[in-house]
Amino acid sequence: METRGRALRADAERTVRTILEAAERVLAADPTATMEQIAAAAGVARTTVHRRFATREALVEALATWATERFHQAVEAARPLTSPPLVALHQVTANVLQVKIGWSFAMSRTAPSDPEAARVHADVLAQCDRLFRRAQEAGLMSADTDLEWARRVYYALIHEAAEEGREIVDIGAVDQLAARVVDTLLHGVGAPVQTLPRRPVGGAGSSGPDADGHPGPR
Amino acid sequence: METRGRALRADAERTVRTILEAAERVLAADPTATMEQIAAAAGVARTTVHRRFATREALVEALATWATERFHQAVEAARPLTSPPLVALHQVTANVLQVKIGWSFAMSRTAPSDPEAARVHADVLAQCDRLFRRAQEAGLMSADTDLEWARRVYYALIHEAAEEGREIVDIGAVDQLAARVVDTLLHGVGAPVQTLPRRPVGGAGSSGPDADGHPGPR
DNA sequence: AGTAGATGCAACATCGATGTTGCAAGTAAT
DNA sequence: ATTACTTGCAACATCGATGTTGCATCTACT
Repeated sequence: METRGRALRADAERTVRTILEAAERVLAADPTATMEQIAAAAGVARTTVHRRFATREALVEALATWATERFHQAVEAARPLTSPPLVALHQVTANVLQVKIGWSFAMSRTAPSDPEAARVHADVLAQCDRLFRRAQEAGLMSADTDLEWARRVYYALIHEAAEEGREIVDIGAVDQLAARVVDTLLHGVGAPVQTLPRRPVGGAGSSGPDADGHPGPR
Repeated sequence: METRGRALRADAERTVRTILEAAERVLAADPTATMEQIAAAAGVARTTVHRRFATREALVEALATWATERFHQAVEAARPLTSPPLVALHQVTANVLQVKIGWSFAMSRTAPSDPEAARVHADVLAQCDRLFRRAQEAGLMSADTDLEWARRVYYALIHEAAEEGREIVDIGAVDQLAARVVDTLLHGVGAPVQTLPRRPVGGAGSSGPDADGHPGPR
């Protein structure tokens, strides 16, 4: 039931880390898991958890804050503001994936009531925006691309890739995932657009892909 | 505390629908919302909710089942097996979006312990797969596209679009969202690939986009 | 070695959510 | 109009999760 006494002893510090890691694992599997389960997973008594984190809420918040730091570092380490857009894109993606895979629960909680976390997320958002703008200037994205939508798609793809990477432990596979995310973000999963598709293959009299209009009736 | 007596009276039937709709609204906003809150939102007493749905779990399952039906209908109605791929893609997307926007919570619960719901989802998955195959044959997707990944991306994009469409009530906007999803799925948010990008714009000595290799170190 | 801190354990207190029951009053159906 | 179903209300029972306390034992730090 203490929140901030003073410096913790070495073993206590270790216990805190152990609890946080256990909490991540357990809560990722079941967000409604009980303190009891978390304590068990951490190999400590339930009372010890309460000693370190006054309330369940405090524990989750600590988890979120902890993950947010990693997240921020992951983005910063990619230097998305200075390296060439495509490189930065890949780098950021890989780094963030790494974090999201290991801290999926914590990352799923945009720490409410934590102004620091909010600041970080806003900051990252801004950096993402700037990166995309640079991507536009570099001709990677066309000038009329909706950056808001692009960002959402980007986030969604990262989330999806992280999900897929859940069961993967192999490092290096992360780079492959990142490559796929970036490629998909920029070019989708479709075939490259032929400028003049004269009679595709043959077969059912399908109406050829009409630019971008709405195809059928309702 | 009844599960299946026999035919309900007309007003009771209405009450059930009212409760389900209220549950959807409330639970979408807060998945941990209490029966009390749901009852309040439905404008009935808490005991009435319990009269119609024995347990909380039963209510959620009913919700999921209900939404699953809508979902299945939405997919079927698009005739994804017979209409030309691009048309089907748009149609399916629009229909599913419509459902996901209105039943986000229910749709987020792949009804566990409900074999029927599982069957539906598996069925939809299969149809999605077949549709993508046809898209490949039609040249919409290249032959070496990973259909598993394509499906995940597709689902993720729909999810994202539904999220964005949450605050939108306007029908017709759904078609625009669908168009954007399909376009993004196939072509991403990047600029169309120029076959020979001679010196993009100028500026920082950025290493030009190198095909698909991993850019940096690490 | 001595001390302050840390942990486990058992026991207790609280609280909110869930689920139940009985009854009076209202409403659909024949 | 009569009947059977439905609802609201109030009260009760249960249960699990959370949070607390005291004490004995153990461990890190000086």
